[in-house]
Amino acid sequence: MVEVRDLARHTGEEVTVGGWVDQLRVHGKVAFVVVRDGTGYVQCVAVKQELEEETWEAATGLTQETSVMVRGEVRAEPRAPGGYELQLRRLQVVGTSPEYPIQPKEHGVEFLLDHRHLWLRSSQQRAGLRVRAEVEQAIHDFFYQRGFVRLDTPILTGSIGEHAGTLFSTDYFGQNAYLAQTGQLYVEAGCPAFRKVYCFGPTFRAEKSKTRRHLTEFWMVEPEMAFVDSEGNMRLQEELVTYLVERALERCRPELEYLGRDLSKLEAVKPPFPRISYTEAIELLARKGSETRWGDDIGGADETLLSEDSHLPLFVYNYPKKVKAFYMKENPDDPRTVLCDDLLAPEGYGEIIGGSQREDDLDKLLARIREEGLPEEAYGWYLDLRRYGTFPHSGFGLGLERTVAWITGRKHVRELIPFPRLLNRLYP
RNA sequence: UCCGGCGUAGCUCAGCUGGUAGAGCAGACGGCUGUUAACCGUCGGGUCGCAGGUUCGAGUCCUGCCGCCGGAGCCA
Repeated sequence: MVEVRDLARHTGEEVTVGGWVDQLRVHGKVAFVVVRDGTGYVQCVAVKQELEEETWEAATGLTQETSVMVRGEVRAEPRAPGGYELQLRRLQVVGTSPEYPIQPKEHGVEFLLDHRHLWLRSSQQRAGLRVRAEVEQAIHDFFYQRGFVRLDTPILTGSIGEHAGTLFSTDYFGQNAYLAQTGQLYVEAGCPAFRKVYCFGPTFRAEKSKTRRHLTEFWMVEPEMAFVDSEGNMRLQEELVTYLVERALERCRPELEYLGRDLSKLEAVKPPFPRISYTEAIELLARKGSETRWGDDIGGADETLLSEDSHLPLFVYNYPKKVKAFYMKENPDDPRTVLCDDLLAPEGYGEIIGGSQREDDLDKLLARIREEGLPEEAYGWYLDLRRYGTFPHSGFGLGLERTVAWITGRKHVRELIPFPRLLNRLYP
């Protein structure tokens, strides 16, 4: 059996292809069966007078998504999509498919999500998920090339995280356990062992958000580096995002073109990315007519206002302490703020990275935990990292689905994860 | 939780100031030797989201509920 992507190399040979019927067009005494095998599409031509009656009947009775093994000669044919076609000799139906629900036409979102297990087979979904897989591989390659050690962090955790109100809880042999919102606190523990580490896996947020940028389960890559400050942190973010875009352009160009992505906007993504401080951002927003004042968090509409002037991602750094997480390091030049950054994707895709230098002073960290009313006992081991050889360190989290939504130009993050978990959706 | 929008055939939708249900696609059958979401013909297919109310009469108007979508808050 051969794969459709290799058909050109088998021109003139008789081969077998296994796949699923994408489309059937019958014209009396000739029929066209388009088969998808997961690597591509091939048009099979069935001519009545060349086939046994049984084969002709089977071919013209095929329905959408029937699985088949087709055998025939590979021919170069300019009229065929892809330039090659199969002159059908033999056909074996492997599994029938009566009344396949998804048609080659527009469908509503709810219907498609109800049929996500089948929707995966369609071309746009295949293209988007292929880009996701490439970006995931690129993430591992990027960190591996730079000497980072991958440190897998737990998904089941005690009550530790950023915001207790948005944790999913479950029973753990009589104790409360929570699904991890972040692996960050754990990768911090990995730094003294390996200096530069990262984790990459699913994270869970029980936020009741119903927007195109939110999932309750999403994938995040979180590097953490010892002896790196906020400035070095932003430089690595810039390099990573640039690399991910380059890899997608290099290895997923057909997919991006199929999705109608404006590639010139991606090709323009080169460092350095523009940077403004939170305070400058507030001033700029005021000039653009926003009501947001110093001390407020920057919302979605404001992010779009800030990023509209450039096709490059934009860093906004050093936010007020009170709108950011407890573990971020106080800015020595302005103690009202912390050494952190958000990276806003262009074209309204919003925040794709949140990063910071971490508070390495035990007393300051303890004070922040108490200020926020967090359960001090749960952070005992985390505080140990400041008791035993504390060190300056920084890291960030990049949201995979938001990043891939931006790179592919898809509107909603739910299409860039195979089985999205949304506010009201746990199936399929 | 709040604000806005939408629920009619398997799917996508039309259905006017209330008068008793329609199209395309999908399915079944027939026709056609080069189609590209082929085309042409025939047929089957409905608790108009649910429950009340107004009315001689409700898919259409009113109330409540349910579901979905987008946004806010929160975040990646």
